[in-house]
Amino acid sequence: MTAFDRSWFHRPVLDVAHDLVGCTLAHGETAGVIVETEAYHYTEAACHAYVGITERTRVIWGPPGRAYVYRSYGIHALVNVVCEPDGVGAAVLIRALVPTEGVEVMRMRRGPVPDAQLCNGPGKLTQALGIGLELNDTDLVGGPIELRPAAEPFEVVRSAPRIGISKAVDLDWRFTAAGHRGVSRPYPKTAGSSPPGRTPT
DNA sequence: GTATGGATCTTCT
DNA sequence: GAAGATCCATACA
Repeated sequence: MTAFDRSWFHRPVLDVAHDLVGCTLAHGETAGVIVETEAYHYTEAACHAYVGITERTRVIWGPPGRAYVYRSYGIHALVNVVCEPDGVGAAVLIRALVPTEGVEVMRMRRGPVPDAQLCNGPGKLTQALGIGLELNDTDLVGGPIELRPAAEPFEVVRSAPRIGISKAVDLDWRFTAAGHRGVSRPYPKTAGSSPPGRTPT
């Protein structure tokens, strides 16, 4: 068995986000080990599903074990793993991978960057793996995107506040592989200030 | 090495 | 009309 059973995704989003660290995400001839995830649930404001079911968020509310791919800031595709039962809005954002297969292909897609930077960001890993919006709402069980269980479970992962959001920032729903830096992005200098990348006018 | 601001466009109010 | 789960180039120490 090289893929998860669908029931694996039929669990609390925090459990899935935790267990997803160390697993392998594969698409085509490229693959990488997940080293950073973030959990999102419709009960908190940072989740897209928080607003309810719309044309955009429909997938999150759908059956578990599917991929929710959406466009962020107009230019990046981000991939999420839908989990929890059908009718519950919950998903896990894949934030960072360590390339393991098809590294040459990744380099071609990503350009001349250090290997450490091939997949160290949610928008970068989708580009490296060739995952686009056309893969939104595709199956992770027997679909084009494959998810493989961890060869050996990561013993320690730590939870920390999520990044790049402005709501529900106090929830420690980010999971990073122990001993790995994951996405090397500095936190906002002062807690409670505006998030990076946007300056209010 | 670290900090700041712009690019870009879809979705929702 | 405004906000957003980002990335990259540039400026400065």
